[in-house]
Amino acid sequence: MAPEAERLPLAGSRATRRRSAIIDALTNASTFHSARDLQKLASDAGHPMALSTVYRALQALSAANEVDVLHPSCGEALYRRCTLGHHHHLVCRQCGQATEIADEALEKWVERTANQHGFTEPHHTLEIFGTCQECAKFG
Amino acid sequence: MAPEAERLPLAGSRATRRRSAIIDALTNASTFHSARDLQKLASDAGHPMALSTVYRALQALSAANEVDVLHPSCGEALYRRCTLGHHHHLVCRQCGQATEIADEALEKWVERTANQHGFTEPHHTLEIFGTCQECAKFG
DNA sequence: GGTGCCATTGATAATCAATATCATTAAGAT
DNA sequence: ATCTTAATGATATTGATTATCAATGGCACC
Ligand SMILES: [Zn+2]
Ligand SMILES: [Zn+2]
Ligand SMILES: [Zn+2]
Ligand SMILES: [Zn+2]
Repeated sequence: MAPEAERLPLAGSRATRRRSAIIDALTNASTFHSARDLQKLASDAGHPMALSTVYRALQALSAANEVDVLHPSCGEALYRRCTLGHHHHLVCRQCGQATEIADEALEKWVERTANQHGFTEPHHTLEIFGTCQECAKFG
Repeated sequence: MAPEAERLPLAGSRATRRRSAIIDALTNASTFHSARDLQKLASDAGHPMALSTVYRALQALSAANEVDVLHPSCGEALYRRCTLGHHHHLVCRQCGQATEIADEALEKWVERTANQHGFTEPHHTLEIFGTCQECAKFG
Protein backbone atom coordinates (compact mmCIF):
# COMPACT_ATOMS: atom_id res chain seq x y z
CA MET A 1 0.00 0.00 0.00
CA ALA A 2 1.78 3.12 -1.18
CA PRO A 3 1.45 6.10 1.18
CA GLU A 4 -0.35 9.17 -0.11
CA ALA A 5 1.89 11.52 -2.04
CA GLU A 6 3.55 14.22 -0.01
CA ARG A 7 2.17 17.68 -0.48
CA LEU A 8 5.31 19.73 -0.56
CA PRO A 9 5.20 23.03 -2.41
CA LEU A 10 6.66 22.57 -5.87
CA ALA A 11 10.39 23.19 -6.04
CA GLY A 12 11.17 26.65 -7.32
CA SER A 13 7.63 27.95 -6.91
CA ARG A 14 7.01 31.30 -5.29
CA ALA A 15 4.31 32.52 -2.93
CA THR A 16 2.47 35.30 -4.70
CA ARG A 17 -0.54 37.52 -4.03
CA ARG A 18 -2.54 35.95 -6.87
CA ARG A 19 -1.98 32.39 -5.82
CA SER A 20 -2.98 33.04 -2.24
CA ALA A 21 -6.07 34.79 -3.55
CA ILE A 22 -7.01 31.69 -5.53
CA ILE A 23 -6.31 29.45 -2.55
CA ASP A 24 -8.43 31.74 -0.37
CA ALA A 25 -11.29 31.65 -2.84
CA LEU A 26 -11.12 27.87 -2.94
CA THR A 27 -10.87 27.60 0.83
CA ASN A 28 -13.90 29.82 1.41
CA ALA A 29 -16.00 27.85 -1.06
CA SER A 30 -17.69 24.60 -0.14
CA THR A 31 -18.70 23.86 -3.71
CA PHE A 32 -16.90 23.18 -6.96
CA HIS A 33 -16.09 26.23 -9.05
CA SER A 34 -14.86 26.86 -12.57
CA ALA A 35 -11.75 28.85 -13.39
CA ARG A 36 -13.98 31.78 -14.37
CA ASP A 37 -15.89 31.55 -11.09
CA LEU A 38 -12.65 31.68 -9.18
CA GLN A 39 -11.44 34.65 -11.19
CA LYS A 40 -14.60 36.51 -10.20
CA LEU A 41 -14.38 35.43 -6.56
CA ALA A 42 -10.79 36.60 -6.35
CA SER A 43 -11.67 39.83 -8.11
CA ASP A 44 -14.55 40.49 -5.70
CA ALA A 45 -12.11 39.92 -2.85
CA GLY A 46 -9.88 42.67 -4.21
CA HIS A 47 -7.48 40.55 -6.23
CA PRO A 48 -8.26 40.89 -9.93
CA MET A 49 -6.10 38.80 -12.23
CA ALA A 50 -5.91 37.46 -15.75
CA LEU A 51 -7.69 34.21 -16.51
CA SER A 52 -4.43 32.58 -17.60
CA THR A 53 -3.08 33.25 -14.14
CA VAL A 54 -6.06 31.48 -12.63
CA TYR A 55 -5.47 28.48 -14.88
CA ARG A 56 -1.80 28.39 -14.02
CA ALA A 57 -2.51 28.56 -10.30
CA LEU A 58 -5.04 25.75 -10.60
CA GLN A 59 -2.60 23.70 -12.62
CA ALA A 60 0.05 24.06 -9.94
CA LEU A 61 -2.41 23.31 -7.14
CA SER A 62 -3.73 20.30 -8.98
CA ALA A 63 -0.22 18.96 -9.56
CA ALA A 64 0.48 19.41 -5.87
CA ASN A 65 -2.75 17.53 -5.01
CA GLU A 66 -4.15 20.61 -3.32
CA VAL A 67 -7.34 20.67 -5.36
CA ASP A 68 -9.69 18.13 -6.82
CA VAL A 69 -10.70 18.55 -10.43
CA LEU A 70 -14.02 17.46 -11.84
CA HIS A 71 -14.45 17.07 -15.59
CA PRO A 72 -18.15 17.20 -16.32
CA SER A 73 -19.27 15.61 -19.58
CA CYS A 74 -19.66 19.07 -21.04
CA GLY A 75 -18.45 22.50 -20.06
CA GLU A 76 -15.59 23.74 -17.99
CA ALA A 77 -13.54 21.83 -15.44
CA LEU A 78 -14.54 22.38 -11.83
CA TYR A 79 -12.16 22.82 -8.91
CA ARG A 80 -12.46 22.38 -5.19
CA ARG A 81 -10.13 22.41 -2.24
CA CYS A 82 -10.35 19.05 -0.53
CA THR A 83 -9.03 17.27 2.49
CA LEU A 84 -5.99 15.08 2.20
CA GLY A 85 -6.29 11.58 0.86
CA HIS A 86 -8.14 9.62 -1.78
CA HIS A 87 -11.88 10.18 -1.88
CA HIS A 88 -14.86 10.67 -4.16
CA HIS A 89 -17.70 13.17 -4.32
CA LEU A 90 -21.39 13.36 -3.97
CA VAL A 91 -22.33 16.48 -5.91
CA CYS A 92 -25.67 18.25 -6.08
CA ARG A 93 -26.52 18.74 -9.72
CA GLN A 94 -28.38 21.95 -8.89
CA CYS A 95 -26.33 23.90 -6.39
CA GLY A 96 -22.99 22.13 -6.71
CA GLN A 97 -22.76 21.39 -2.99
CA ALA A 98 -20.26 18.57 -2.61
CA THR A 99 -19.74 15.95 0.05
CA GLU A 100 -16.56 13.93 0.25
CA ILE A 101 -16.95 10.17 0.28
CA ALA A 102 -14.18 7.90 1.50
CA ASP A 103 -15.13 4.25 1.72
CA GLU A 104 -12.69 1.41 2.23
CA ALA A 105 -15.17 -1.19 0.98
CA LEU A 106 -15.52 0.61 -2.34
CA GLU A 107 -11.78 0.86 -2.78
CA LYS A 108 -11.44 -2.85 -2.07
CA TRP A 109 -14.15 -3.59 -4.60
CA VAL A 110 -12.29 -1.61 -7.25
CA GLU A 111 -9.04 -3.41 -6.62
CA ARG A 112 -10.68 -6.81 -6.51
CA THR A 113 -12.60 -6.17 -9.73
CA ALA A 114 -9.50 -5.01 -11.56
CA ASN A 115 -7.46 -7.97 -10.37
CA GLN A 116 -10.15 -10.44 -11.33
CA HIS A 117 -9.78 -9.27 -14.92
CA GLY A 118 -6.00 -9.27 -14.91
CA PHE A 119 -5.66 -5.50 -14.78
CA THR A 120 -2.86 -4.04 -12.71
CA GLU A 121 -2.31 -0.61 -11.20
CA PRO A 122 -5.98 0.23 -11.10
CA HIS A 123 -6.81 3.90 -10.96
CA HIS A 124 -10.41 4.99 -11.00
CA THR A 125 -12.81 7.87 -11.11
CA LEU A 126 -16.18 7.88 -9.41
CA GLU A 127 -18.59 10.74 -8.97
CA ILE A 128 -22.16 10.61 -7.79
CA PHE A 129 -24.57 13.32 -8.89
CA GLY A 130 -27.85 13.82 -7.11
CA THR A 131 -30.22 16.44 -5.82
CA CYS A 132 -29.54 17.58 -2.28
CA GLN A 133 -32.25 18.03 0.34
CA GLU A 134 -32.31 21.80 0.06
CA CYS A 135 -32.65 21.73 -3.71
CA ALA A 136 -35.26 18.97 -3.55
CA LYS A 137 -37.39 21.28 -1.36
CA PHE A 138 -37.09 24.44 -3.40
CA GLY A 139 -35.75 23.12 -6.69
CA MET B 1 -36.91 1.17 -10.01
CA ALA B 2 -37.24 2.75 -13.44
CA PRO B 3 -36.77 0.32 -16.33
CA GLU B 4 -33.91 0.93 -18.70
CA ALA B 5 -34.73 3.42 -21.42
CA GLU B 6 -36.16 1.95 -24.61
CA ARG B 7 -33.80 1.89 -27.54
CA LEU B 8 -36.14 2.86 -30.31
CA PRO B 9 -34.63 4.63 -33.30
CA LEU B 10 -35.19 8.34 -32.96
CA ALA B 11 -38.42 9.50 -34.53
CA GLY B 12 -37.87 10.89 -38.01
CA SER B 13 -34.37 9.51 -38.33
CA ARG B 14 -33.30 7.79 -41.52
CA ALA B 15 -31.07 4.81 -42.15
CA THR B 16 -28.16 6.01 -44.22
CA ARG B 17 -24.96 4.57 -45.63
CA ARG B 18 -22.81 6.76 -43.38
CA ARG B 19 -24.59 5.86 -40.18
CA SER B 20 -24.40 2.15 -40.84
CA ALA B 21 -20.71 2.60 -41.60
CA ILE B 22 -20.20 4.21 -38.20
CA ILE B 23 -22.23 1.51 -36.49
CA ASP B 24 -20.18 -1.13 -38.31
CA ALA B 25 -16.93 0.49 -37.28
CA LEU B 26 -18.12 0.58 -33.68
CA THR B 27 -19.37 -2.98 -33.81
CA ASN B 28 -16.12 -4.33 -35.19
CA ALA B 29 -14.09 -2.53 -32.55
CA SER B 30 -13.66 -3.93 -29.06
CA THR B 31 -12.03 -0.78 -27.77
CA PHE B 32 -13.05 2.82 -27.30
CA HIS B 33 -12.42 5.11 -30.26
CA SER B 34 -12.50 8.82 -30.86
CA ALA B 35 -14.61 10.47 -33.55
CA ARG B 36 -11.48 10.88 -35.65
CA ASP B 37 -10.61 7.20 -35.23
CA LEU B 38 -14.06 6.21 -36.39
CA GLN B 39 -13.84 8.50 -39.39
CA LYS B 40 -10.65 6.74 -40.42
CA LEU B 41 -12.07 3.28 -39.76
CA ALA B 42 -15.13 4.04 -41.87
CA SER B 43 -12.97 5.56 -44.57
CA ASP B 44 -10.73 2.48 -44.64
CA ALA B 45 -13.86 0.37 -44.99
CA GLY B 46 -14.82 2.34 -48.09
CA HIS B 47 -17.13 4.89 -46.52
CA PRO B 48 -15.37 8.25 -46.31
CA MET B 49 -17.38 11.02 -44.69
CA ALA B 50 -17.02 14.43 -43.15
CA LEU B 51 -16.10 14.65 -39.50
CA SER B 52 -19.29 16.55 -38.72
CA THR B 53 -21.22 13.57 -40.01
CA VAL B 54 -19.35 11.31 -37.63
CA TYR B 55 -20.14 13.61 -34.74
CA ARG B 56 -23.80 13.76 -35.70
CA ALA B 57 -24.04 9.99 -35.98
CA LEU B 58 -22.39 9.57 -32.60
CA GLN B 59 -24.70 12.15 -31.10
CA ALA B 60 -27.74 10.26 -32.38
CA LEU B 61 -26.39 6.92 -31.24
CA SER B 62 -25.52 8.31 -27.85
CA ALA B 63 -28.99 9.80 -27.44
CA ALA B 64 -30.48 6.42 -28.38
CA ASN B 65 -28.22 4.75 -25.79
CA GLU B 66 -26.52 2.74 -28.52
CA VAL B 67 -23.03 3.84 -27.56
CA ASP B 68 -21.19 4.58 -24.36
CA VAL B 69 -19.20 7.78 -24.17
CA LEU B 70 -16.06 8.21 -22.14
CA HIS B 71 -14.79 11.68 -21.30
CA PRO B 72 -11.14 11.33 -20.37
CA SER B 73 -9.68 14.10 -18.26
CA CYS B 74 -7.95 15.42 -21.33
CA GLY B 75 -8.42 14.90 -25.02
CA GLU B 76 -11.33 13.81 -27.17
CA ALA B 77 -14.39 11.87 -26.12
CA LEU B 78 -14.23 8.13 -26.72
CA TYR B 79 -17.05 5.98 -28.03
CA ARG B 80 -17.84 2.30 -27.85
CA ARG B 81 -20.77 0.11 -28.77
CA CYS B 82 -21.95 -1.65 -25.65
CA THR B 83 -24.43 -4.20 -24.55
CA LEU B 84 -27.77 -3.10 -23.23
CA GLY B 85 -28.14 -1.92 -19.68
CA HIS B 86 -26.28 0.08 -17.10
CA HIS B 87 -22.65 -0.87 -16.63
CA HIS B 88 -19.17 0.50 -16.12
CA HIS B 89 -15.79 -0.08 -17.74
CA LEU B 90 -12.40 -1.46 -17.02
CA VAL B 91 -10.17 0.20 -19.57
CA CYS B 92 -6.54 -0.55 -20.39
CA ARG B 93 -4.67 2.71 -20.31
CA GLN B 94 -2.27 1.45 -22.97
CA CYS B 95 -4.28 -0.35 -25.63
CA GLY B 96 -7.77 0.87 -24.79
CA GLN B 97 -9.14 -2.65 -24.46
CA ALA B 98 -12.36 -2.36 -22.43
CA THR B 99 -14.27 -4.81 -20.30
CA GLU B 100 -17.83 -4.15 -19.21
CA ILE B 101 -18.53 -4.34 -15.50
CA ALA B 102 -22.04 -4.78 -14.16
CA ASP B 103 -22.24 -5.30 -10.43
CA GLU B 104 -25.43 -5.14 -8.42
CA ALA B 105 -23.54 -4.67 -5.15
CA LEU B 106 -21.83 -1.58 -6.46
CA GLU B 107 -25.11 -0.09 -7.65
CA LYS B 108 -26.64 -0.73 -4.24
CA TRP B 109 -23.67 0.92 -2.59
CA VAL B 110 -24.12 4.02 -4.71
CA GLU B 111 -27.80 4.30 -3.92
CA ARG B 112 -27.26 3.68 -0.23
CA THR B 113 -24.45 6.23 -0.05
CA ALA B 114 -26.50 8.89 -1.81
CA ASN B 115 -29.53 8.28 0.39
CA GLN B 116 -27.47 8.41 3.55
CA HIS B 117 -26.55 11.97 2.64
CA GLY B 118 -30.05 13.02 1.65
CA PHE B 119 -29.34 13.04 -2.07
CA THR B 120 -32.07 11.83 -4.39
CA GLU B 121 -32.01 10.59 -7.97
CA PRO B 122 -28.41 9.50 -7.82
CA HIS B 123 -26.67 9.18 -11.15
CA HIS B 124 -23.04 8.24 -11.24
CA THR B 125 -19.98 7.70 -13.37
CA LEU B 126 -17.32 5.14 -12.62
CA GLU B 127 -14.41 4.08 -14.77
CA ILE B 128 -11.46 1.96 -13.81
CA PHE B 129 -8.20 2.39 -15.68
CA GLY B 130 -5.49 -0.23 -15.47
CA THR B 131 -2.91 -2.09 -17.47
CA CYS B 132 -4.16 -5.28 -19.07
CA GLN B 133 -2.22 -8.54 -19.04
CA GLU B 134 -1.06 -8.23 -22.64
CA CYS B 135 0.25 -4.72 -22.12
CA ALA B 136 1.85 -5.66 -18.80
CA LYS B 137 3.86 -8.32 -20.64
CA PHE B 138 5.09 -6.23 -23.54
CA GLY B 139 5.05 -2.81 -21.92
C1' DG C 1 18.80 49.02 1.47
C1' DG C 2 20.38 47.52 -3.16
C1' DT C 3 21.33 43.75 -7.04
C1' DG C 4 20.42 39.94 -9.91
C1' DC C 5 18.28 35.86 -11.21
C1' DC C 6 14.41 33.75 -12.71
C1' DA C 7 9.51 32.52 -11.68
C1' DT C 8 5.31 34.88 -12.44
C1' DT C 9 2.14 37.80 -14.78
C1' DG C 10 -0.91 39.77 -18.45
C1' DA C 11 -2.05 40.62 -23.22
C1' DT C 12 -2.48 38.19 -27.00
C1' DA C 13 -2.48 34.55 -30.17
C1' DA C 14 -2.92 29.74 -30.99
C1' DT C 15 -5.05 24.99 -30.32
C1' DC C 16 -8.37 21.76 -30.50
C1' DA C 17 -12.65 19.42 -29.90
C1' DA C 18 -17.17 20.09 -30.84
C1' DT C 19 -21.08 22.64 -32.71
C1' DA C 20 -23.65 25.86 -35.82
C1' DT C 21 -24.89 27.44 -40.53
C1' DC C 22 -26.66 26.65 -44.83
C1' DA C 23 -26.93 25.33 -49.55
C1' DT C 24 -27.08 20.77 -51.69
C1' DT C 25 -28.18 15.88 -51.74
C1' DA C 26 -30.78 11.90 -51.09
C1' DA C 27 -34.26 8.68 -48.05
C1' DG C 28 -38.37 7.02 -48.22
C1' DA C 29 -43.34 7.64 -48.33
C1' DT C 30 -47.12 8.51 -51.66
C1' DA D 1 -41.57 9.95 -60.61
C1' DT D 2 -42.57 13.43 -57.13
C1' DC D 3 -42.39 15.55 -52.82
C1' DT D 4 -41.15 16.35 -48.16
C1' DT D 5 -37.67 16.76 -45.18
C1' DA D 6 -33.68 14.55 -42.85
C1' DA D 7 -28.85 14.03 -43.80
C1' DT D 8 -24.56 15.66 -45.64
C1' DG D 9 -20.28 18.44 -46.45
C1' DA D 10 -17.82 22.70 -46.62
C1' DT D 11 -17.10 26.23 -43.84
C1' DA D 12 -17.30 29.29 -40.06
C1' DT D 13 -17.82 29.63 -35.12
C1' DT D 14 -17.70 28.66 -30.33
C1' DG D 15 -15.56 27.90 -26.01
C1' DA D 16 -12.22 26.03 -22.90
C1' DT D 17 -7.57 25.66 -22.35
C1' DT D 18 -2.70 26.32 -23.49
C1' DA D 19 1.39 28.70 -25.64
C1' DT D 20 4.23 32.94 -26.42
C1' DC D 21 6.83 36.53 -24.84
C1' DA D 22 7.98 41.02 -23.05
C1' DA D 23 7.51 43.22 -18.57
C1' DT D 24 7.13 42.68 -13.63
C1' DG D 25 8.15 41.23 -9.07
C1' DG D 26 9.72 37.39 -5.32
C1' DC D 27 13.35 36.48 -2.84
C1' DA D 28 18.05 35.00 -1.85
C1' DC D 29 22.31 37.15 -1.29
C1' DC D 30 25.17 40.82 -0.42
ZN1 LIG E 1 -28.33 21.37 -3.95
ZN1 LIG F 1 -11.64 5.58 -4.84
ZN1 LIG G 1 -3.76 -3.27 -22.85
ZN1 LIG H 1 -23.37 1.99 -12.02
